[in-house]
Amino acid sequence: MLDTFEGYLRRKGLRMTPQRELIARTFFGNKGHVSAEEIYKQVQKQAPRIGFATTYRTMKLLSEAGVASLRSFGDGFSRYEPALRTDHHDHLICTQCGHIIEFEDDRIESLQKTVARKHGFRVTDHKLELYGICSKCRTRKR
Amino acid sequence: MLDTFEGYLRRKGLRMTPQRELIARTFFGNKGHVSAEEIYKQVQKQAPRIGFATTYRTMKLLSEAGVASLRSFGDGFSRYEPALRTDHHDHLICTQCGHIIEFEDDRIESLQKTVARKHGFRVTDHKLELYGICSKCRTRKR
DNA sequence: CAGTCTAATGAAAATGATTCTCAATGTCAA
DNA sequence: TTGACATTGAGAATCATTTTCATTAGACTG
Ligand SMILES: [Mn+2]
Ligand SMILES: [Mn+2]
Ligand SMILES: [Zn+2]
Ligand SMILES: [Zn+2]
Repeated sequence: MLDTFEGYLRRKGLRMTPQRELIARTFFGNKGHVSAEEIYKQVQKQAPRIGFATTYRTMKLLSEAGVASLRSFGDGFSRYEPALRTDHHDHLICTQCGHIIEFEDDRIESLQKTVARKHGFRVTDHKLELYGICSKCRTRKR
Repeated sequence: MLDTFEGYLRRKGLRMTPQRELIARTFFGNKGHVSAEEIYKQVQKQAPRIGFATTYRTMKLLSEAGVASLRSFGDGFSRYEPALRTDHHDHLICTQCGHIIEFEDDRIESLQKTVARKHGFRVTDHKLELYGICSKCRTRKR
């Protein structure tokens, strides 16, 4: 993962700096769906000198390198999750507690392609988000 | 549609003002997927005194009243479309020309419910967007 | 009709996430 | 060593949207 990032940087004539490495390591230490600001705060604890501009820049680099996937849920933040390269998944989001469940459904995926083809589209990407209340929040309620 | 809006306002102890009526009429005169700024510009031509704050405020009211649906596609704008109340649909978006096709697929919808149930979720809302290249843009390319 | 109360308006300032600018610093190759 | 760039961090800038606030308009009361 880090190697992939380093390879991308080299290929682009960019350098793997201490700042970039720490930001990348911090990012990979998270489960996913992290905002640049969250990464920034975590990084701050280990290296208070690192600025948020560098954090934002590095998150973008990670995304360009293909090791981070950019997600935009409804809140005003851009979020990133480690891209395991092979796995695609969609999200079930609890609007009460924010808990996110990842899922993948091949039948939905293939129906999407069917629908797109029917309209003459070649799909390059898609976003499927289901919003609702998770079981935990529902039992807590009643 | 306008009546529904007026009813909502009355119920909330708010008034139907000339500004609100013009903004609402302008909004309903569009096909959909309009940003507040676009509405503002159209309204400007008929009533240059109306400010954008009022436009933004009214769009939010229309949304709260249930006659406008708020959509957030990837561009930095909040977009609204008339809510015909009965119709749900998803979107196919051309990343080249911005053309949007609306579609509905019952099989996808029901599979979504199945997936959610499997994870103990009660779904209240969902967002499905397919991004790709429309046929027109594809033929233009090669 | 006044008079009063409150919602509504519009101009301008504020917000907040993200990006940009720029001067200072680091790295590497010749 | 010396350029030539890439990198950094601080702060300014951006940009859609929201908030503030002084002023106006409407509805209601008497
Ligand atoms: Mn995920
Ligand atoms: Mn639509
Ligand atoms: Zn929950
Ligand atoms: Zn197109």
